[in-house]
Amino acid sequence: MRPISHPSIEDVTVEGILHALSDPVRAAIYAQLDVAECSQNCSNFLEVSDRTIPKSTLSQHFKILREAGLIRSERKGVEMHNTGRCAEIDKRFPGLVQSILSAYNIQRHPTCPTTK
Amino acid sequence: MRPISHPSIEDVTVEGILHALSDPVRAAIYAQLDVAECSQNCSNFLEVSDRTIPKSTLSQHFKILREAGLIRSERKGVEMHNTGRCAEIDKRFPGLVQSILSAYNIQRHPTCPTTK
DNA sequence: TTCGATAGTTCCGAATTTATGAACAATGGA
DNA sequence: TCCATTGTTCATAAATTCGGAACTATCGAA
Repeated sequence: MRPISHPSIEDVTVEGILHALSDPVRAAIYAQLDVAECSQNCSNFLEVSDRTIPKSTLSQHFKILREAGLIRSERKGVEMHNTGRCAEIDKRFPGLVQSILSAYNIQRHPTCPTTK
Repeated sequence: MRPISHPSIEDVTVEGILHALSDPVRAAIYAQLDVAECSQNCSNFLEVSDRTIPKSTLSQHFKILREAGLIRSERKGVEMHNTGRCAEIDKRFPGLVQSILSAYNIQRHPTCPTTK
């Protein structure tokens, strides 16, 4: 099983972010991560917006979010802990993710550093 | 040949816009349309960012931009005239397209109604 | 240790989407 | 009527996505 890796922030691209968030399931996952105060494991998302997502599919979704640079995943024991790379991304592309979440009608958590 | 149609503004979705603009060629096309003062025909885009795009592919790209609600295409004689649906989109999803273009490092034309 | 349970990943075949050359359609001008 | 120009549609190959089944990693209990 290959080790998890994350792109460095300068390798994050606009097209990668847009592609990752153009899927409603991934957008919902990202939103919930970004909205939440603390990291969450993948299994929290087996049910997303009234749909049951098979775990292999879920794993792919997390991979795409990770490779787009939107989230960071760390193994903690048997689980993965996922967190949004909120501040980094906002520094690289100011306002981008914020406006996407607003368009999706999602409120970030007040503690998120880029929440206005 | 089926007639061209455009989604009404309330049928435009965030995922559609993100998907359409997550392709760098389409983003470049849309940007140039949005940046330009006046409408442009498709053949202006056979060369985009140093790549030659086959015209069947180009036609598909325009179709996707059109169906996402980002542009409007009208036949004028033998050509199509394409314009950005700039103001409408910005009213529906304030700031969204603007922040995407900024992230891509593109300046809109000063006459574009949503340019700040 | 060894076993089992839990959480995710990987593999692979089916389904969907995308790319592009070739044929076609629509329009205007000679 | 014929031809040139612009763009669409069709057909097929290539790439991507979905999801079940098998696999891996880790922890805790016996």
